[in-house]
Amino acid sequence: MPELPEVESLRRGLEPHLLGQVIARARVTLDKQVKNMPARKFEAALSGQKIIRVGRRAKFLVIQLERGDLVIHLGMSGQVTFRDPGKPDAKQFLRDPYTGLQRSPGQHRPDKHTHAVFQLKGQGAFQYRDPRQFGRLLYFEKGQLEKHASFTKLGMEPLEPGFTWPAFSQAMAKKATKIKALLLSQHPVAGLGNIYVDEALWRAEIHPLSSACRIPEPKLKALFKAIPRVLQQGIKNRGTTLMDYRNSDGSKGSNQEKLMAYGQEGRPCKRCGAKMTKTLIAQRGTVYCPACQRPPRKS
DNA sequence: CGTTGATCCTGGGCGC
DNA sequence: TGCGCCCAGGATCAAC
Repeated sequence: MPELPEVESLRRGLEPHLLGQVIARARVTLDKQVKNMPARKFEAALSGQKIIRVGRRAKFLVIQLERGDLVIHLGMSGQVTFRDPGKPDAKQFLRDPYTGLQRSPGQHRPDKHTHAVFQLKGQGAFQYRDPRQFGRLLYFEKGQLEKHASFTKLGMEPLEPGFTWPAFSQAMAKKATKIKALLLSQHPVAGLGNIYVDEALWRAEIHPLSSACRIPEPKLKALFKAIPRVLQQGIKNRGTTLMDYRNSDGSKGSNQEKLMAYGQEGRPCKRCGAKMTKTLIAQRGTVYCPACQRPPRKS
């Protein structure tokens, strides 16, 4: 689902289209997707504002405007696409074989799942589409974003310099929670979701039920290295997949081949050959290798 | 404070 | 062919 690598790929794709542009008009067609004010107020606040920066914090896309920030969280199925009126629309949506999401092989006209359109003054528009409607649109006046609950609670950015071994190991030492649940919580580390947590734990050979503070140091260090690694790999492969879509004829993205845990249940572990297991941990489908990710002593 | 469970929602896949 | 059912899951909030 959209996790840090997907949002970062999206950010990189949008940036050249949006930077320096002015939002002529914002139109929301599913009001409840705007979470922190009435939809009409949201629309009014955005219009006429210039886009200063296209950023990201954890899984949030942060579009910095002159007087505030437009914040988009994709939830489970959110998509943001740029539409250029000078270019042809795609005829149909394709199903991503890996995420299950319907994606356009190119730009598309608004459909029944398109819940917001941000028309630019120059040319084109960016559109928010979200079949499951779990995503959120927010607007903050300058400086207010940092004070909002969903931001103050966020942990370290795993791809930023602040993600250091001392910071990581100390944070882990304070928590007795199951490592899987802890990494999904966005605190102390932000940006991971179900796919990349399973990938990182597989790589570090840690059982998802392990208590965070009881993970032996060598394995914890392996996890510290695995987190940025799986995320960087995801960013790299997401990019590849997005490019494939443009000329798509059903060809698969390379990211699917790189996944070691997620979706691999029943298949042999790519490290030791044992049969990968799927269970429910922290209300999430969890895949791991029962042989090289040994369960904790207790429980 | 920790942890669990319900909630929001749609489309895909399955059994019949 | 189509219906009903179940499942997928990010974040939040209520309840123990």
